[in-house]
Amino acid sequence: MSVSAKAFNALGDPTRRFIFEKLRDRPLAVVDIADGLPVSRPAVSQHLKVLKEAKLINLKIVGNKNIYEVNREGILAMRNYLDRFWSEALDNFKKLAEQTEKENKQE
Amino acid sequence: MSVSAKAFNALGDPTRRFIFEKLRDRPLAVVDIADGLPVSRPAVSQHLKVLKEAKLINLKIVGNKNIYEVNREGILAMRNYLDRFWSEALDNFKKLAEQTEKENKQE
DNA sequence: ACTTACGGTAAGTTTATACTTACGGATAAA
DNA sequence: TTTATCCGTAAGTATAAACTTACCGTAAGT
Repeated sequence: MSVSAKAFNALGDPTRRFIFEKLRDRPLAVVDIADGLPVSRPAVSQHLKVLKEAKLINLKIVGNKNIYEVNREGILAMRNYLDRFWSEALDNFKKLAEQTEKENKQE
Repeated sequence: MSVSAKAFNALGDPTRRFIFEKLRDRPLAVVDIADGLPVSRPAVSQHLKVLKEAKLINLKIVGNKNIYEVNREGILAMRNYLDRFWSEALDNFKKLAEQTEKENKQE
């Protein structure tokens, strides 16, 4: 599974998007991330694992605290996927247009 | 629910990503999209509905055929979300750094 | 040393969602 | 004007994934 696929999957869940956006403001320890969320702390841990494997966040262990912060890598992977997707779609669109034009002249 | 949230949710599913990428090559009717996929045609219809509501594809009805094609709007919504996300994360990072510096001088 | 705070993982439950079959309406072909 | 093709929706099922409680190890305070 590619990084971008993992990232899309990770951000597909609203709770994970919420956590991700919380970390946009500042790096936070797990308890602080869980604070205010309507789910248990272990649930948050599981979400963090998914976000981390998608390279959307990374971990810094400081003493007994696990500090998570946003990671650009996953963001870039998605961005690149989208940019490439659209440029390829445009290319294909042009090719199809040319082909259709040829077929029309033949008739 | 915002367009970008819907789009992330839509591309979170591997079958929908597959369909989306199939439509990148060319616009296709529903039967042609379903052809080769390991799921039933109604399942494909349901996926198409989700992708359509996320503005990732749109529909052109031609006779009795429903032709789906990629739509840039959903793609742009995600791209904008990611770009803004990262620039805001950078801003916050700078502010935090300045604040930390001040606190260090005070001590 | 003891106690408290932090947080990951395991195991099981619940809920969401992806899927199926069955159906019906609309257009196109015979 | 039948008959076939196309495809959306409804209803129910099956599966995935989000969640819970319980537990344990580690680090930090007392």
